[in-house]
Amino acid sequence: MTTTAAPTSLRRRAGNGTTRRNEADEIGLDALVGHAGYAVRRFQIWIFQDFIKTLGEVDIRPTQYSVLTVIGANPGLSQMAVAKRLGIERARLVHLLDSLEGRKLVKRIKSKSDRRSHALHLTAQGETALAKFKRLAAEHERHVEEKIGKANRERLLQILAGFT
Amino acid sequence: MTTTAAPTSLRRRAGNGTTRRNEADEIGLDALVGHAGYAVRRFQIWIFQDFIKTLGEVDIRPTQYSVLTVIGANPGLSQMAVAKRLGIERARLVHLLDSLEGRKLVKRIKSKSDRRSHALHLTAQGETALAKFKRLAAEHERHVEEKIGKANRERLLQILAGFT
DNA sequence: TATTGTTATACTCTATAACTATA
DNA sequence: TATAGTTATAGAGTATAACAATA
Repeated sequence: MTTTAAPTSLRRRAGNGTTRRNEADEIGLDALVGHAGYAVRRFQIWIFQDFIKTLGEVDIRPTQYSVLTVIGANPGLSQMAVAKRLGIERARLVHLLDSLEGRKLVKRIKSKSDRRSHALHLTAQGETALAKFKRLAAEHERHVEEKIGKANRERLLQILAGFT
Repeated sequence: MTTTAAPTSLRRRAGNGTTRRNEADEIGLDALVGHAGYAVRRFQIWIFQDFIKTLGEVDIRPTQYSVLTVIGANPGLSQMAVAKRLGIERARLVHLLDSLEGRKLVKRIKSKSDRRSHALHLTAQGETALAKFKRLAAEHERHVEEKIGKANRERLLQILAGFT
């Protein structure tokens, strides 16, 4: 039943419903060990923390980086198009762009052909900044390699290629 | 610079800063394609959505499942121990346990040896319920297999084994 | 002094709904 | 009527700080 739980022999029953453990006593995860979702979640947390730390000097978070990268590679996209491509709610993208526009990295240009929509572009400053962000992101990616190994990282990207 | 952007030949310039695209026109991700974090994040979202849907009939979310599983495998643990093991803030675990206790799945038993702490146990009802949750979670895991392939899922678990 | 559980606050992210101005 | 952008709200999840009881 509790196949990965610490052996009972390592526990000292306190006699009052509390199970005391010594430091060498591992806490078992049981069924969690076989779940891809649990491992993926823990890995994702590690990756984001390293990304945030590595790009901390420029104050750019993963989602902001993804927005800047997509705009940089596809200038003129509408907010809807960016939101759909990245799986971000359009309501949330509004605030993300407010922040990036306030930092003079992105500009919204009103479209004349469809006056409801905005064409998104990087500013000149945004282009320069993104180049730096990409260098730092590459550094972060090397941290991932160090953590799980170069071959494993590449295998991971292959396995998950369908989710981009 | 924008190596994965759609070729310019596929774009129709609108002449006002807007770039129109036809339906076959793919939006490039550029640097994002090489980032493990982006793929892992998208995969994790897919996995959690399937988990929440598959365990929707019993109204159990991934974090709740992980808490129940660890308590089931290690009865008598303190809240601090569970929080540390799963990487959850102890302040957040309070609310999670309030909810699970309200549903009669978990009970907090006051420790007599250390009157600050609570020993956590599943109720009889909690044991029965967890068995069902595990069957549904296994079903979810089969969905993951169908999505990325049996061999890839196992490779993934091996690569990420260190993050549990 | 330090720790356990608790309460509270703030910020991020997700999920909606509704509003406006256009189409 | 439908869509793009916006505003607002509510619920998770994360990150802190502070407090009472206890060690």
